[in-house]
Amino acid sequence: IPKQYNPSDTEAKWYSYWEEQKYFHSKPDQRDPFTVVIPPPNVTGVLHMGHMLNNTIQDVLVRRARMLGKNACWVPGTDHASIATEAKVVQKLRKEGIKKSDLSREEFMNHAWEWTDEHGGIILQQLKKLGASCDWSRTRFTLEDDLYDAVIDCFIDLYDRGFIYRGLRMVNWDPAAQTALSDEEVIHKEVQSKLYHVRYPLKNSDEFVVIATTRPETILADTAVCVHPDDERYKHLIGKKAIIPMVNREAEIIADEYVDPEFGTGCLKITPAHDPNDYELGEKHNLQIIDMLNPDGTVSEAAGFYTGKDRFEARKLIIKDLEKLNLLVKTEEMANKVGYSERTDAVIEPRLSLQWFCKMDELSKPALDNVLNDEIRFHPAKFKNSYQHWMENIRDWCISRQLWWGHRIPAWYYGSGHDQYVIAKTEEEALVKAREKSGDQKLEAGALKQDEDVLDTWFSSWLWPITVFDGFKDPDNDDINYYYPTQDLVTAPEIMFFWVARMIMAGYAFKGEKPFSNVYYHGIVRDEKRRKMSKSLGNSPDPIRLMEQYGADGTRVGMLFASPAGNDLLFDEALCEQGRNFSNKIWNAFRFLMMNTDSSETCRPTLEIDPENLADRWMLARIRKTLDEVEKDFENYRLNEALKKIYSLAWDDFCDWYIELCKADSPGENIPKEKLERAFGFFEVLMKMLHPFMPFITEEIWQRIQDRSDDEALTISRWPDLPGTPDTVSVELFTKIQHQITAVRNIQAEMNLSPKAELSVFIKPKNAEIVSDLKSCEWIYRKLLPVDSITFDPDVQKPKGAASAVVNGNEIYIPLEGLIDIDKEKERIQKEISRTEGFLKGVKGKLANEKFTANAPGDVVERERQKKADAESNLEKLKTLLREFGSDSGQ
RNA sequence: GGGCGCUUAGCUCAGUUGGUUUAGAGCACCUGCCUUACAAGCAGGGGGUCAUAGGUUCGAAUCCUAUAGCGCCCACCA
Repeated sequence: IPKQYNPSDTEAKWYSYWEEQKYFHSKPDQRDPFTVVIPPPNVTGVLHMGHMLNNTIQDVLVRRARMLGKNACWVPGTDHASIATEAKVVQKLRKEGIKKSDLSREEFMNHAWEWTDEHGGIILQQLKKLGASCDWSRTRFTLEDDLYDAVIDCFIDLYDRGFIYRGLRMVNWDPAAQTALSDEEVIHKEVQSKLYHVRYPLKNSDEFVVIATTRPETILADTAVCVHPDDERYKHLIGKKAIIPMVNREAEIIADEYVDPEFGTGCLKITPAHDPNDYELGEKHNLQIIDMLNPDGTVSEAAGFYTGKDRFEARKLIIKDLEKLNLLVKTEEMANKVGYSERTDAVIEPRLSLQWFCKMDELSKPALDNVLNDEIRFHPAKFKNSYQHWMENIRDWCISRQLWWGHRIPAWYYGSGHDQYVIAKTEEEALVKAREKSGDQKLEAGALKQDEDVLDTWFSSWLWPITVFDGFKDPDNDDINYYYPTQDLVTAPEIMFFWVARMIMAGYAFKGEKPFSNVYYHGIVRDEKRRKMSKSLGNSPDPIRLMEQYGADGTRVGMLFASPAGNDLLFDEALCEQGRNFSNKIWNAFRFLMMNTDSSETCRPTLEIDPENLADRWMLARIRKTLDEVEKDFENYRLNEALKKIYSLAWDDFCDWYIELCKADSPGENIPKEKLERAFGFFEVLMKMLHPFMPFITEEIWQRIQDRSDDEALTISRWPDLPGTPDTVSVELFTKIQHQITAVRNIQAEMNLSPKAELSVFIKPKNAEIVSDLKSCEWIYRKLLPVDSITFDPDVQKPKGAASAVVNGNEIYIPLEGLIDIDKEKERIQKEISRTEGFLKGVKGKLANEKFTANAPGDVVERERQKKADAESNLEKLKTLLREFGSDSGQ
């Protein structure tokens, strides 16, 4: 067995074993299901640190559930990621000199599928490296045929129920991708911009009004000027005409309370086609609408100037021209919020266009209620607040996108009129419906034109928990009935609105039931400087490299250590190093036990402890207690706490104390078989407890401890169940002994004694009852300290020239005649005296407070009295020690 | 502009319904050790007036209020 654990020797081996044995396969049976659907990564994406954290957490939950005897089913898959993937394909084609606009829809789709086939699924292979225990036979893709159909069925169903409509609305337009976006896809950023004050002359007058604007190019599409009706400065102008600069169009000066007289000049220009507020005002006041932008963000002919120039170029030009015309009054700096496209980072332009929308008011109601009443629980619960706020202010969802890669909207037009369309799954159906709607029985198939747009990518992923079980294709199948609703959803808060909220809406809309019971929100992975890890910053380590360097187990542990629910993870490679070191620690504990194993005999790990052996009783109690605590941590989704407790149990308790006490009396000698079997018994429990967190190394060790048949793999073993309560008496006694041993080691270190120097140790217990307990544990002291002789005696006198300590009221003397540094020893004791005095002062103060003794619960007061008595007794002993030293040194 | 959250050791964070030693862990740091598993280790150690100011309480890191700083989410003020 090598001295260092080498993950690359084991990880691939065990993953393929698990797969071959179909341990992760699930089918409905009598057991309780534990279902998790993966947040589907982009089909052409590569694994990043966010995926690592997300999937590690899911795997821990799923593996633990599997070990608890649940029918664990983790469904993997990928998302076609409409706009993101299309952007990648467009970019790739551009590099090859092909423009999207030169391709037909079919040609483009062929390229996109080619790209998907080439890159798709890489990320799923990478998840296997991480150890993700998904049921791969259930892998789905949002754009595969069945799911495509489901999305269309869903659209038609919602349309029939009146939730989907088509309308001319002001939408967020991404000029780079040339598509509409939903509100959620727009990111508002504060930027430093300029506020231009522009003079608008009045018709037949020398007067003028000054208007402040941040987007002067839109002046070209102005169709009115607006002031507040009560604004004394402008009251007399209402109803008059202003002349729009450059274009010299007449525009009426209207009044509306929307205008804030305090802002700018209190005089607002109205551009109904390019601002949502202006659009509303335009509707209200019946204003003309002039659309001056092309889909690509360049100025259209309708503007009359700068045609073909980009809007930002036009902005510069118009400022120059206004200056020339002496119409630019001044330019102010101001902080302004500008919307950017989440995908392309292009500045969003509000644009009037005909789009498909999904009504949200009714769908959102059960989705809100059932989160507020904890039917669906959020972890941590604080995210309920922002969820509620969003749900209560939700607006209709723009679901159409001017893209090709996605689910094409099943609307068929038989004429150019706004309502000359039908909704149908196929052209044949559409034809029937169109003939009916139009009354024209002679309508031919060729006359129908399908809508060119596709659906928002989230319009397919909001159905994910349903479609992965074919809940649309076959609404009453065994899978959907058994696995739905799912148990846990693990995701990042950033997609709460995009995805989580909408899945909940879809769950109630199509299944009449929640899609999952718990949502665990983990944080964002950031670097040491708190910057979000991203490809563009280049601050994200390659997960594959991490796993190769530290092992998948080490990497998993490192990430989980630092990521409490809802908090961001400040990633540092040192965390993975710690995880790797822990792997190695476990490996060496295993190695040590194996080195003591006599290969000629079979070793049978057991949990039948030796009742005479305090170490056994203590270790068993520690495991029991940790199991209880870990269970609570899992209930509260405190995975990092659970891991830390198991880590400490394995490293501190088992390795540093229990194993040390197992060691044979002299080198070269083997540990007695019975003792070894108990150590292995405990060790096996530890492997089980660690398995959800570190699946590979634990399986490797598990399989090496004994020969296991295929149905005995750790992955499918039962989580440890040790009924009974922890033996607190043993824990208490053992802890006392630990403190005493630490005190002796402290003396060794402070006195600069050689670690091998043999000691005579005198222990003076504070009361006689404990003597026999301690005496029976003499072997523990001898095992852990270089002891020549040890005496337990409540009446022992401190030997001359001895170093001493007081722990829990028990005194320890170590004669060190000639070796002892008297000043140092006095200093040590004096320090301890000061500490105790300080403590005593606090306790005394509390007890002197009559209100405390009168009002505090009896047990609290009693505890304080006990503390006081103990501290006083310790103090007395310490002072005596110091006095004795005084006389010693005087000799 | 609205909402939520955070501020505890040099760094990253625990501290779960206020009351077991004058607050814990990991990393980092200091000292001594290649001790019959592990130097990716062992043993020992130093380090915090729990952001600030008030308040509630017998008792506050923990509850309340204000202040400062930081972060996140939401929002159509030109």
